[in-house]
Parts: sequence; C-alpha cells; structure tokens
Amino acid sequence: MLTIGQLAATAGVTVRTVRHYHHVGLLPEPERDASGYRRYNAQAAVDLIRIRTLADAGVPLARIDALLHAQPAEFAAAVTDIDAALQRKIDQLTEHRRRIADLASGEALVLPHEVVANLNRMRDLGASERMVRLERDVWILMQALDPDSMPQAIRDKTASFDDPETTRLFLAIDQSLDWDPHDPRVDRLIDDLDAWEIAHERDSSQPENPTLFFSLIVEESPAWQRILDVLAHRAKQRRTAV
Amino acid sequence: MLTIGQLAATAGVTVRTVRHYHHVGLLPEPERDASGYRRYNAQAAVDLIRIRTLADAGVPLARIDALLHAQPAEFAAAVTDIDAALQRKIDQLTEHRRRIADLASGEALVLPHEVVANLNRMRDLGASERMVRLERDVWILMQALDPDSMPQAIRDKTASFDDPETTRLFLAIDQSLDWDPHDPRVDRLIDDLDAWEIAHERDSSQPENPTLFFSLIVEESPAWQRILDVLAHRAKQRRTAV
DNA sequence: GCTTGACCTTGACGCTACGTCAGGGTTGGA
DNA sequence: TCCAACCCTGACGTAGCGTCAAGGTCAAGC
Repeated sequence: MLTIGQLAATAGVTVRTVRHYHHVGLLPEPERDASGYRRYNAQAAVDLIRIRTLADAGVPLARIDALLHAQPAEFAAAVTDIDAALQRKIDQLTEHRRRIADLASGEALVLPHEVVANLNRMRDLGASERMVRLERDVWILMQALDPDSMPQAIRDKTASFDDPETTRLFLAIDQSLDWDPHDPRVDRLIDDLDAWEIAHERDSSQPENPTLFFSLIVEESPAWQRILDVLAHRAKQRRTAV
Repeated sequence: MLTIGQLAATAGVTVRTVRHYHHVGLLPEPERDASGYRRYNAQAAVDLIRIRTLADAGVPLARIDALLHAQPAEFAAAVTDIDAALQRKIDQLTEHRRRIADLASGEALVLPHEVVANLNRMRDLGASERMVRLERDVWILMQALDPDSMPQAIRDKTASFDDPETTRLFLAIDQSLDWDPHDPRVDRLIDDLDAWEIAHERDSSQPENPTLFFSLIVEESPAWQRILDVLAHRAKQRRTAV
C-alpha cells in the first residue's frame, strides 16, 4: 500500500496534484488508514500515470476522464479536437509575437512610421514635449476612432511643415497652451488662426466626431478652450453669411 | 465627458474590462457625477487605447504600467523579455501537439508499438480482455518505474509467444484469475509454474522494485495472492538449499 | 406622470491547474 | 523521547476578465 507521497513520486507529480485530482473527481478517493491517511493500491498508480500521460500532452483535465474510457473512434475525434484547440492557441500567441515585434519604442506604439517621423520633426522645430505628447495622443485617438482618414491626415500634416506660416502658427500654438485665456496675445493668435482657416478652407475635412479631439486639447489648456470656442463661433457666422 | 460604456466602445473593449483595469490600478478611477456614475475625459480614452495596444500584443497587465512610462532602452528590454516568454509558451504548446499526435489510440497511450503488438497477439491467442488489461497496466507501471529494463522485457515477452509451453501457461494463468485460492487446479498450476521457473531461471532478471507489480496482480485475484506466495516460498527454499 | 429599455452601480463566483502557506496530527528512526 | 519527514483540511493566489445578482438612473414614448 502506498501513501500519497509515494504515489505521487511513482507518477512524477506533486502531492498537491493528486489531491487536486481527487477534488475534481478525476482520481477516486482511496480508503483511509486508522490515522486518516489515504492508502493507495497499485491500480491507483496505473490510473494516475495514465492521467498524467494525457495531461502532459495538453489535454484539459475536464476531458481526460472521458478519454480514458473512450472507444478508439471517439478517442481519435477528441484528440483531433484538442489538437485543433492547441493550434489555435499557438496561432494566437504567434500573432502576439508579431505585434510585440512592432512595438519598437514606447512612443511609436504602432503609430505609422510617418506619424512618428512627424513627431520627431516637431521636436526638431522646437516644439515642447508637452505639445508632442498632445499631438501623439490626437493621432492615437484618430487611429482608434477614424482610421480611414489617417492616410489623408498624415499627408496633410507632413505637407504642412513645408509652409512657413503654418509652421509659425504651430509653434505659436505650443507657446499659447499656458497663456491666460484673456491674454491679449490669445486674441492676436485667434485672428491669425482665423485667417489661416479662411485661406485653407478648401481642405477642411473635419473628423467624423471631433468632440473627443477637441476635449483632449481643451483639457490641457484653458486658453485653448477659449480659442476653439471663438474660432467655432466665427466659422459659424461665416457660414450663415454665405 | 464619457460614460464607462462610451469609453469602452471607444477603445473596443467591454465595460467589465475597464472596471477590471480600475481594480488592478492600471487605469485611474475618474470623477463621479451626481448619481455616482464614472465620468471620463478624452485623456482616459487615449490611456485606455494605449493599454489595449500592449495587452493585445500579449503583454501581461502587470507589466503594462511600467512599459507605458519606460524609456526606450527599458522598453526594448522588456519587449525582448516578453517576446521570449511568448516563445517559451509557444514551444510548450508545440511539444503538447507533438505528444498529442502520438496518442493514436486509447490503449496505446504512448506504450511502445511492440507492446501494443504483444497485447493484440494475446487477444489472438484467446486471452480475456481482463488479462489483456492487466498485462497492459503492468507495462504502464514498468515504463514509469523502470524504463531501462523495457527493451529487454519486450524482447523476452515477444520471444515467449514462440514457446508452446509458455503460451499454455499464460492461458492457464488467465483462466486461474477467478479460481478459489484452494481449488486443486491452483496447486497443479503452481507446480507447472515452479517447473517453468526452474527451467528458465537463467533469465530471471527481476524488476528493481517488484512490490507494485505483484500487488497489481494480487489486487485482481485472491488465487494469485496464494500462487505468488507459494512460488516465492519455494524459490527461497531452493536458494537456501544451494 | 408612468412605463420601459438601456445603462450604471457594487459584490461575488467561475474558469485552469495547481502552488503555497497556516495550523495541527502521525510516523519512524536515532 | 525527540526530531525530521510525512500526513491532514482549509483557504487564498494566480490572469484576465465573463457572467450573474440585485438594485439605482436616464431618456424616450405614451
């Protein structure tokens, strides 16, 4: 007669594993001796070894019992089924590895290379890290909410760096984030931006749902709360006038 | 401001997922409105999307927070580390698939082909299913406890089928399992087996720890309890005489 | 004003296969 | 008699949420 430790050693598992199999009903509870110790016979050792043979092959515990008593045809079907499940998991993990490989740097985080290049160009132009992060977050939101408009938006943005006036405004925006909303410089910036919008009205393709983009910026800066409000108001007036 | 459902939809996850991230501290709890509802700003949406980008790539949740704030060098190191962990899992599952493929039939369960062939030959000779199962279990035990002696044991067993007397005894053993221990046929069988043992004493390489094998048989048959006892007694006397 | 359906809240169990204490009794050899 | 090594039950932890349960809130239609 074997104790639980001897049985476990025979099958190459831990004592906890044997008790777990009792708990889930995979291996029947044996008789107890006078002190309450479990006592196993040789058949239990054989049963446990057969269970481990399947478990070591990745068969879920819940299916092992049925498999041990299955006819060859059922057995083969179940094995095929389990093999397919294993393959699915492997495919999933392989996909994870592919994606992990794309995560070259923390900032990139699967943003297109052109966007990362644009962000770096912003840094070269003297933009603050805060502005770069804000811009990055806008791109992240856009990719999640409106991925179809990404290619055009990227082209527009890249082209904008070739226009000195746009670049100048961009840097002014960066500076203005910390201004008081009623700083007179804010009013001058609004005028400049309004003029710029009129000049570039042809390609004013708004995102589908601009609310989140706006709030992302507004959350960062009270001045920009006012700037966006005033600009929206003026644009509305223009449309009404027409 | 977004409700939890809107936030979840924005990032393509379930509400439960967002709450889970709050619970583990991955995403900070936002302000509540008058009725106790969570209210999120756009930054929360960006944060959640960044979290999911990593999670979708198989990064464990516990490591995501550190990764989001990591410098490029740390980030690259962590990514390499996580990639290696994924590869280990893939290798493990691949090994499972290899083993699963070996489980051609329930009876085989990774017993060597020669053993399965022997079991089938036993059936052909007229052995009962019970005897076949008993023999199979002995092989299973031997493979677990004393795999080194398997090849020789298999050769011996295979050869034994070519000896008519051994085969006759084997079938007699099968019959005897259900006999009463004091049936006179048991005594004649003991004499026959004793004579056989004497004739084959040269290759009596006992297994290292025969206890489990004996008990496997004894558990099945009271008659065999007596047979093994008597045979062991006689063998001991012979050794003493020498 | 009332109903109804969709949405929100917290709390808690379930899943997989055990690992790992905690707290306490049993055995066997020195 | 002591001590190490073993046994017992009970319960929490793991990873990442899914899925009730039981109840409050909101917005729209009647």
